Amino acid sequence: MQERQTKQKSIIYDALKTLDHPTATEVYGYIHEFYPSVSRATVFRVLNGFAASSRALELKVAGSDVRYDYNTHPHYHVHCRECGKVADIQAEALSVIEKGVPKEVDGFSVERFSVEFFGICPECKGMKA
Amino acid sequence: MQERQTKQKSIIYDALKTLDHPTATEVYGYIHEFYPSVSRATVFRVLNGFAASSRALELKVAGSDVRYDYNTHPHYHVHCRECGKVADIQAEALSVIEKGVPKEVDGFSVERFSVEFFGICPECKGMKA
DNA sequence: TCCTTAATGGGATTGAATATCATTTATAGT
DNA sequence: ACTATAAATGATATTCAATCCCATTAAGGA
Repeated sequence: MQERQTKQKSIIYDALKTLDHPTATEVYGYIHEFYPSVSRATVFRVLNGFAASSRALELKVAGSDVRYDYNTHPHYHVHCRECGKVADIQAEALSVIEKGVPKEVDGFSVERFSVEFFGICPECKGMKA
Repeated sequence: MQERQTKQKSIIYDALKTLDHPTATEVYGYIHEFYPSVSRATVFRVLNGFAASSRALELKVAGSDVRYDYNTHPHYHVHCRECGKVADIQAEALSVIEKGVPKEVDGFSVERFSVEFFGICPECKGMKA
């Protein structure tokens, strides 16, 4: 038998669409209000599963916890260096990069790359005052 | 008074040069053999400090723990998707990217970007057999 | 050598993420 | 519909990197 559709999965997927690049903990906090019976473990498991099956992207960066993005279309992200918040960013396709990269390095097989942008978000910018 | 030079710092820096893109825990494990009195907290603190003062790079990625690189010259990395190991990679300067990227997005100020490569290392490739 | 204070040791603590496992429940087959 | 099977869940315990706390140590300027 293959993967099953469960209420929890759709609850979590809805939360993922509602929230803005949330962490697993943020998703849990959000749905816990409405569905207290959904366990933390399930949230982590399901989000992991979404990422594994490409139903969501896993954004793993610097200091901040892993974040999830239901938008699996190719796009880029800016990460706030203060609070870890993430926003989408429009940039030209970066296929340019592939050209300069060897397929094999020191025995390593290079399969893919990722580009992440960093900066500071409006809220944290305000904090500085 | 400014920063002080301590024995711990030079021990940790030496370990950093000896080991290959180690995590803080790997550094601790390594020096603990020879200098059991150096505490875990110090290793984390000092490596953090190195990164903050640009004496080392902090490599933060996917699943794997934060790794440190004493080589602060501009270069890129391949991360093994299985074990998290890191190797240096030579690629052309990617200044190309900057052109396509806005300085301001949704109130975010974009300050910098990073490019990371992923693949599989020789050891993990062997495992598959 | 003395003083100031940055830095350390080490034990306690945090918190995301994972493991375990008995129980629940989605779904394929009848 | 009904049942059997195993995927998925809930609850709790556990792991482990990373941080915190604070009394003690020691770097380095005077």
